Amino acid sequence: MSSHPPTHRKVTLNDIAAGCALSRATVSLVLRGSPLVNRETRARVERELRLQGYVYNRAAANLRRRTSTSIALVLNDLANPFFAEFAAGVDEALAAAGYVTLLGCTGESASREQAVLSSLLEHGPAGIILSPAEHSNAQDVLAAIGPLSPLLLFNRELGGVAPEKARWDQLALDNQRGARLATEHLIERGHRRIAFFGGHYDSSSCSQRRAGFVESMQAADLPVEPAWQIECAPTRLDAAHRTAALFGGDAAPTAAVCYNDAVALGLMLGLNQRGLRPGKDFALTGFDDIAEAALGMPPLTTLSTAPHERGMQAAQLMLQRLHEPHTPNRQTIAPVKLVIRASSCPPPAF
Amino acid sequence: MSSHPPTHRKVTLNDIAAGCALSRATVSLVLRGSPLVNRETRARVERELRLQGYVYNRAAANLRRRTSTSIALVLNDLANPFFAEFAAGVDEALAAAGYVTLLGCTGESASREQAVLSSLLEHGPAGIILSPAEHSNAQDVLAAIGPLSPLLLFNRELGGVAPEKARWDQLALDNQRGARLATEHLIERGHRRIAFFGGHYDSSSCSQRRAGFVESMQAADLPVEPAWQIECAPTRLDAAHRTAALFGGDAAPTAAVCYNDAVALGLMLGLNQRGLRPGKDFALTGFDDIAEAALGMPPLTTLSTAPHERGMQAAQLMLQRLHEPHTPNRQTIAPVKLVIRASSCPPPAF
DNA sequence: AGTTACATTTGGATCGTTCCAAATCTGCAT
DNA sequence: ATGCAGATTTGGAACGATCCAAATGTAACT
Repeated sequence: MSSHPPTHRKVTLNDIAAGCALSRATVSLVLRGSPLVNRETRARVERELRLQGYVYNRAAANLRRRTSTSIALVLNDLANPFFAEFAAGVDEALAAAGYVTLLGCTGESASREQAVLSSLLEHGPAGIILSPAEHSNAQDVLAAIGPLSPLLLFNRELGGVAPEKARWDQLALDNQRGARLATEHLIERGHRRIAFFGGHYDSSSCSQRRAGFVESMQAADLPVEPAWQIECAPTRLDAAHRTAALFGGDAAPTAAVCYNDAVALGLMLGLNQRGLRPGKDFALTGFDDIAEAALGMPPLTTLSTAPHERGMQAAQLMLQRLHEPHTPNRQTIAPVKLVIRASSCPPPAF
Repeated sequence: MSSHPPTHRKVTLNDIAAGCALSRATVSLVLRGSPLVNRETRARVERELRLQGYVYNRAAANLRRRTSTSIALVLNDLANPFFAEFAAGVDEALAAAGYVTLLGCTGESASREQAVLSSLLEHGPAGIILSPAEHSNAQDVLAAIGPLSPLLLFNRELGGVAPEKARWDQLALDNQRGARLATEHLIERGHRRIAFFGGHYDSSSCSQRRAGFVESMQAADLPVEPAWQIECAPTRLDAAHRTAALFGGDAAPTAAVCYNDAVALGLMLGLNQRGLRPGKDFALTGFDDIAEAALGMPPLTTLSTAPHERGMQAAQLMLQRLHEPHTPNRQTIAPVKLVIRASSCPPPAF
């Protein structure tokens, strides 16, 4: 009775149909759980499916139905724990909704971003979640993805297009407010000479954070020293190297608002090398609350962004967009939370 | 002349063919760069492709050709920087070969692993790269993926099947040799009382590392104290909590070979809390060489595994397997390199 | 002009699924 | 018997590409 799978070929609906003496159409109905099909027939088919080890060919189904069950996730830097956790969150939420994640990494290169996008597009994702590479611009991205696929931008802006003309959704962190919280916290601790340390000038997240910093300083009638706004790559290593720049002039700052945690940890290292004890002689704050922030020495005061939850949120936003393709574009700003730890001490002379 | 794309529907080969007064078949030849087609015709078609904004439908092509251009990457923990960098390496190498990465995260849950695998399989990947969840077993995995898809196991073994019956390739780190290198290094520095700290007993990578440790200790006629083999979860936090276990008896160890960097960094934290200075009063080594190892205080002596390169290697192995489906299974062991930094000091009394 | 060789193009079947309208089978009231 | 409604099942045409054998066009050689 049992029709063994004799060949090494993939088993298809036809094989199942033949095995049950039924038509393809009926078997297809069973697969989709249609109430039309008779109880006994369904049982018979399900048995046969198991027996032959059938696996559904979603590509074929999607072709016929003109649908898609995948979503492209394109990231500028997966090695960064922040994005890795974000990706895990995206994948978790997408999987729960029956979608599959098409991964693409751009390594901060706009040209690779182009290549990655067009390669992924050929696989027909239902939508695209993109954290743009550093110098990627809107026109190229839009040209690459065409007018059809919904796009959700995460974390960074995409230059070159007026916001009201943008045909994408956006999920951003509340960078400005976060930097304000950190700055106000340091001011409250008694600091008056505060630097803003790290990040690239032209990055949107960096300029937003700097704006928040400036805002709080001015609100407190404190001077914003241009010499204490230090640019560096958002990595530990570069931050450590640039530490000296803070201590060039006569008066040095007693605290720094750092662009992100990586930079803050690098700055700690640089301070140690100069004989300054972070959290005792010098106060600093980070941004992101990556895993090692809590375990640093001293533990780092920072802004929690909950990257895993951001990922799930991004996935949800995309799923909503797929559900309602014609609602106007949405700009979502995710709140951040100040987490106070030992690195934000009062100034030494205080 | 120029036939605008009037509708919002996806443009297909037929649209292009119609636009050039040619047949589908010819256009298809152009797409695949066939030398059969006339220069002028090709130019005409390419113009039309650009004009109408055609994007290739790889799913349809793959259906007909019975091929696949995607590879599933299933990871137990993407939030772990080691795996994140690995994933970035896999994606980079796959993209270079024209493949696309289907991502799946299992979060160390065997049941989610099952679900993820079967969901990904429906998208018909050409192969699967899997870093198994902790208690995943071979039978379930094989049942989920069927007899067709090539499987490459990374980093962990899959219990429940004799190695010679395994129908998968494998890429593993040289855990045993790595632990030997670390242990010998500490012995050479003058340590005699050395602990093995962290990891789960039933994890294959942990038992391999412990075996290397024991081997070196015995080769040097040093005692392997059962009380100094401490089990803990491979996280900083749990490692910090378990620190006390090292100092229970009369004599305490002067050094520890740690399961991995996360554990070593946690142990440093625990030592500090007990007033011991790691790298001065107590020596330790890690495993993985994650980014923060070099920047710890003190910098951590560890074994470099180059996760990004492992990822590229895994991708290459998979591509080779696809190219030669019938060669016997391959077991690849990736070398690790001892990176000596300040954490592996001589014993204090030495 | 007729044959051959070569370069180029093409119709129609096919991959594995879903859709749709129509076919078949029941039971039951007429 | 006949008709009819409801429940089940089904053939054949899609979806967007590729494959193959055959058709067509062109030039060259007897």
